[in-house]
Amino acid sequence: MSTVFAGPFGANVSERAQLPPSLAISTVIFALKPARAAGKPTLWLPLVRRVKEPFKGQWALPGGPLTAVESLEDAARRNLRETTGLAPEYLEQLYAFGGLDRASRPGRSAQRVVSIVYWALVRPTEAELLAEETENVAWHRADTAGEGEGGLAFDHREIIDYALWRLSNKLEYAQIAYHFLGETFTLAELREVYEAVLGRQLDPANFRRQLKSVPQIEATDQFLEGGRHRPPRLYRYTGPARTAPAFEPYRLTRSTP
Amino acid sequence: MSTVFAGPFGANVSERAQLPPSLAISTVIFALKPARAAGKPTLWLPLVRRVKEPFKGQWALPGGPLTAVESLEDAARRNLRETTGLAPEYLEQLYAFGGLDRASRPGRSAQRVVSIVYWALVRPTEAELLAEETENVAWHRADTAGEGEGGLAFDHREIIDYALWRLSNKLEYAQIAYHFLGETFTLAELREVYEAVLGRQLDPANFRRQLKSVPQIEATDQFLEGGRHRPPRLYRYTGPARTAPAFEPYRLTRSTP
DNA sequence: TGACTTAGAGTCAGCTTGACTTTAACTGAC
DNA sequence: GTCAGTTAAAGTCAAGCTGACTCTAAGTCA
Repeated sequence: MSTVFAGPFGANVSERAQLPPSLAISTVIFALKPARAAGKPTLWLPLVRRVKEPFKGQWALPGGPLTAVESLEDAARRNLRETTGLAPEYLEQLYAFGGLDRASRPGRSAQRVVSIVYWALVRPTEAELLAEETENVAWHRADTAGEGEGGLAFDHREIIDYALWRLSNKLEYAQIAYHFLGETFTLAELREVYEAVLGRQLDPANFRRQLKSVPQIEATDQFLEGGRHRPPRLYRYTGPARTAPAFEPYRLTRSTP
Repeated sequence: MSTVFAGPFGANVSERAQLPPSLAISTVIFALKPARAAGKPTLWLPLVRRVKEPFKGQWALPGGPLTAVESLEDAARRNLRETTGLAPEYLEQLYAFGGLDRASRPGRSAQRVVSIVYWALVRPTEAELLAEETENVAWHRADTAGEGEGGLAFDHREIIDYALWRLSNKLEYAQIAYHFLGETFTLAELREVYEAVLGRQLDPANFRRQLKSVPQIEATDQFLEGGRHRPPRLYRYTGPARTAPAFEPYRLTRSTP
């Protein structure tokens, strides 16, 4: 490689502030995990422990720099694989965070980092791949991660809060709740996803009625047996996987009567 | 400045592909402009002509590189001021585009550029500041810009289409349509904004009924006179300006009955 | 066999929506 | 000054959706 670019770590501290911002990719990975005691499932996400300064020892979102030869989404996927072993089916861009001092501990300065954050929803089967939590990779509750541990690294607590807010916006969760579940699921399981995301109870009968009007939800002829009650029917989601900026081509069409 | 960083233009072509991606900010600026003949207003946006390769001579979104000392939104504002003279009140992040070859003409290669795109809605009074169109800055219809001119530079046509789609998503336009209008407006003017964004006619009576249930829309005691008909009442939007990731702090609150 | 539990269908009142009608208030032509 | 024309703004009505609730079906467990 040529010598014209020495990279951020060839510069000393006072020079770093003058360097162009570097680009990183991070990912918020949500999974629905059953509560330990007889409670409702809640949202969890995997975090990795920082092994370098700044914020060494604190928990952070999985992420890393963007290399020159991959698209943003590819970078997010590669990084997820490397840091957590996960390969989520649903992955979408969330937001680009670029505040001036988000890479620095308070009072110090470091090179400017702009993070493009993706979010993913994973199924229980995918989440099990990360079952072997290590000392440096572990699941945390999405709503309380970092509490009592001196907080998360960088501005990652705020990023998670923003992701939770986006998730609970109806337009979003209505189209993607299925990605938390396996290939087939009962309506009660789907309702629990909604309840965990929205943070409130839903009427089972009304929930059923509304979902019956959604053509992408297809009844199978299978039933889930083994419960101590009437076996519920299994359903399947047949809509598109919807990753990335999936928008219908838009043309202004005026209906002039 | 130190010599350790020579910048992308110190490298030759074959080396550029190996450089870390550079960061740029672009902005899609929508304004509602009255149609020439007796038609409905339509969406327009200002474009600037490329004076350098690649895509020299073609129209592009206003934009430029991100400097080290400004936040993403500040960079968008500064760049808008410099290229178009506009200072929009409403400015929000749209999406980060980072495909591998979006900075290259087909068949050639150039340095990788990641663009963080903002969008703005401007009022007619703001838009007039750009009334003096020059040879290199001009308003274009949002839905047809680039047609018959060999297309827009880069992937900017796709970016505009994505912005139009986002704009027409109900959750968004319902909260921001007022930013197209002046401080006070009639319900008919507001309805025309909705009609231009949605591309279809709305029933005036039903539109009025729905907006009366929105507390942020406040009736003034003024009326717009001068028309050849009954003078309509003027209204005012009293809600928040809503820029940047404005989300209500989110906590999972479980209602356990 | 019968109590218990959850699935899943059905009922009903209240609210919202789209289509439409009616009345109010102004201008401009005659 | 009157009337036709135009748009504002309110009202009407049927259809559809929503939330709260009841009722029946179909399994398990003691």
